[in-house]
Amino acid sequence: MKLLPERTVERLSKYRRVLQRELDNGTDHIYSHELAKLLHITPVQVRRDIMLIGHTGTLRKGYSIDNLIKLISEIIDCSSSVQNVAIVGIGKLGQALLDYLNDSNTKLNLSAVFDNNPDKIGTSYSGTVCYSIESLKKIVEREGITIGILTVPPEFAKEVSTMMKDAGIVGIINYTPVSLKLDGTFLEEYDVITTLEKVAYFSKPKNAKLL
Amino acid sequence: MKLLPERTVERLSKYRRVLQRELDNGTDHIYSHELAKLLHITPVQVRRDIMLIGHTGTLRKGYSIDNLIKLISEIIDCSSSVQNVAIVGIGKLGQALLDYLNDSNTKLNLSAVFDNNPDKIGTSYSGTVCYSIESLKKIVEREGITIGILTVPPEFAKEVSTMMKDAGIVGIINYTPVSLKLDGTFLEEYDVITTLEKVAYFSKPKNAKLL
DNA sequence: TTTTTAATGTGATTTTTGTAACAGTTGTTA
DNA sequence: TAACAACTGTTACAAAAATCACATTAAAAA
Repeated sequence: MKLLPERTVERLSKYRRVLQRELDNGTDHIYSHELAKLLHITPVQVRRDIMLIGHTGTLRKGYSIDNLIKLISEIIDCSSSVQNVAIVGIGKLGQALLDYLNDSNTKLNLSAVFDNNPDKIGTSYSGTVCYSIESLKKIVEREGITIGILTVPPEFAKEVSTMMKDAGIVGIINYTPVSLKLDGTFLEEYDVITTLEKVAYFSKPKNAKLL
Repeated sequence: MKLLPERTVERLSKYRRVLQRELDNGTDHIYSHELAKLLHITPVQVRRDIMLIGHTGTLRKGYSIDNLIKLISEIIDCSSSVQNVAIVGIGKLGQALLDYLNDSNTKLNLSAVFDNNPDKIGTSYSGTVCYSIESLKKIVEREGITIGILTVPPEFAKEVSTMMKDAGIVGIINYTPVSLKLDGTFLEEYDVITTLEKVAYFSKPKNAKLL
């Protein structure tokens, strides 16, 4: 299958979650306009996304929820090979994200957390043991970790991100305010302050986007 | 001035931060390619953003850092009227974001945090006192809060977001996994799991974006 | 002084993303 | 059975964002 657009992949993740809830409620089919309503987007966008992943619905019946979930899971998690995740830097944000992961029913598996604080190393965080950053490469290789969540203090961001790459991690979410660049890895940056300042800008009456 | 593109506003926030660091280091002018390098983007993009905000550099000298910071601040924070921020739901994520805010030198002012846990109400979190969600409207009006960070458990997301809007908040960052829709407010959604699953997708060898 | 170099500013183009329009089809109703 | 309504799938279009290409100009070098 052709590479999917980023926004489509993001929506697939959300589709799956609400679809799972529908399935748990006993629904077995859903119309594009129903799914759209749950995510506050347009039915066309839903149909297009579903088209892109090669699923096809039944006219007048909608989409089979079960099949859709299976297909999305195949695409995102690639059920054949589980992807393992590590959180690097288990401060407040790291711990918060850890809980988000544990509460979600994502198929991604959190395998380890890392920190350089001796008090933290060896401790268990929501059931996952914390290792020293020194042992990053060893554990990443042993556990087959491919994805890393970077939540260290900014001054360590660059160094640690390089260590993560060298350890074999291929996808990194960078929550530090430091802009990074790592060839050969998929790097997603999320900047808390930037987001807040953007909202501040667009919240001002003169910048409000009218609908 | 014309309404700025979202991505430009995001970059302005980042420009300001790195520019402030340069200024603190004693630099007074900067070239587009230098600024670009700090953020790992292209010089053209920097120049276009700067053009959009109506600043003009000096040929062969670059941009005046001081002027640029002042202009960006005028645009984002609108120095005439300080914007006040509240965090609604002071669990782990709320506390983590609170620390991010306190560590940053954003001009936005965190005025209050809210929760419905009696043990938390009245307590101070990193210097900011926690109020009951019951008193949201009262405090928002008293403090002139316009921006809210929503970090409550998912089951309360919809209800609390409506309360925030009714209280007069015009910009909301929704960190819950629940998709919201609020007319008349600028709503920015951030879904932790979606981000992670997106990274998982693009980290798989067959989906890697080659450069 | 003339040439070259290095930078800004911006129209034109491309890429990505979202939306509109509608053809096709299946079930329902008259 | 004929007309209609409802829903999918897709092509064509529009909007947003990024990039390219290059005109312009100030300083440096020859």
